[in-house]
Amino acid sequence: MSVEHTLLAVLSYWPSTGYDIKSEFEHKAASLYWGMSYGSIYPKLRKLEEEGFIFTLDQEEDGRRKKLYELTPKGWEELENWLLISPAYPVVKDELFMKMSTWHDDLDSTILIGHLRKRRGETEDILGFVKEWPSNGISFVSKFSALAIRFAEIRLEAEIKWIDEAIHVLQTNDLPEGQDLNGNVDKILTRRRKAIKENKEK
Amino acid sequence: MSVEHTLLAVLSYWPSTGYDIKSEFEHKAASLYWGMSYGSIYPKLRKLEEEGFIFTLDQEEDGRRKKLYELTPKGWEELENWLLISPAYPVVKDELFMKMSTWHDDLDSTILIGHLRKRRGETEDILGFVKEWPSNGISFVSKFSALAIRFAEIRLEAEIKWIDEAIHVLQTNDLPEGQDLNGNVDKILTRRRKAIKENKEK
DNA sequence: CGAACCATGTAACTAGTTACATGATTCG
DNA sequence: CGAATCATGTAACTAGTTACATGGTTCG
Repeated sequence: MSVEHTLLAVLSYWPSTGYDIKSEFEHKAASLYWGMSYGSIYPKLRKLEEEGFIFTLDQEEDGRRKKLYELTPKGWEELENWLLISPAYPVVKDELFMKMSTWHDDLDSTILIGHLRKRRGETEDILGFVKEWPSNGISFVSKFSALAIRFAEIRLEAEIKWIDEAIHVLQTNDLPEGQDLNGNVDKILTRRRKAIKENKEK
Repeated sequence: MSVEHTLLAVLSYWPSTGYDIKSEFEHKAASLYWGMSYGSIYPKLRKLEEEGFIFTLDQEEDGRRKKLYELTPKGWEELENWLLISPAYPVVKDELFMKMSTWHDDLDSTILIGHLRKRRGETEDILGFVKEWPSNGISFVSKFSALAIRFAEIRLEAEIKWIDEAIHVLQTNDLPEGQDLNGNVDKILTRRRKAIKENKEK
């Protein structure tokens, strides 16, 4: 897996401690990178050191011991070989998508609208951060990063546009037509109602 | 985790076997749902049955034994309680984003363009499938599903638009400005070149 | 009649999280 | 002076994949 490569990538920006890496991911995890816990960062850093991809620059700064990790020549090489191979297709795990697909007319659609509104807020927050990012006066953003961030921006904006559209069609009950060749919508409602009735009788 | 809930969700459409569930996810995994292997489906189904959320309808069809699973009243209840709680913010793991953010001028940008082109092709394929989906003459698509699928469509279209833009700016070397307050771009290239030089001398 | 598909399942492994332990420093 | 932050680390657990074993059926 490429968690190791992600660590090498972060270390390529500048030598960092395990703690730094975690913080770096904390705010960037915003729909772009993925998070990592200490429980996987520290053991992985040690493993990468044992294998000769990184080495430690022990530091005693204000009495605070810290282990800065830096890439070895072998580490640079490994990182760049990874950069050259074609990236895997992204994995998206979106519960909202799953829940919406499973929704039916016996459920209160205002709940679903609530989910959408909450998502809109979260997405808006991240979008705000992403828009500031390349000119926030603190972060390092290379021109390539800036291009990648632009992608995040476009994606988030598209999401907000869709959410607004979705809330609107749910409120006006103007949902798109689906495809129901076997009368599944009815079958589902029947199966559900029967199961619930059984439950009540019990 | 909500893998269990995802299984309940799929079973709510119609009673299915473990094999059916896997196939269902195979083609829908297209950037919308997430995949699952037999190694996690079968043990999970058994667990759900033990806990009383689903039950088996044993079938002997053409000498082929199969175990159809169906939701119990408790299963319907559990599913719907899950539908009502606010969905977690989606997790996206996109290596392309990571690789682009780590790119620098000592690497051949035509490789990165290659990555983008490949991604464009894959996304285009999925988009083709997604567009057909609600009217392909086979799939069951409720009106709520149709709305969710519309989201996938918008997202994929936005991605393609961005890829074209990105390829263009890379080819014309017209990348957006970043933010480099500490001369990091230079520092990175210096660290890298030094490491590579060390390696050659060895 | 063999390849592809339908169908179920497990053992060994890989990956990762959660929660805790520890201890120093900084800041309101 | 206590809370927040900096900093490292581990043990127990949860989740999930890969690869294999098994055996029947359908279709070219």
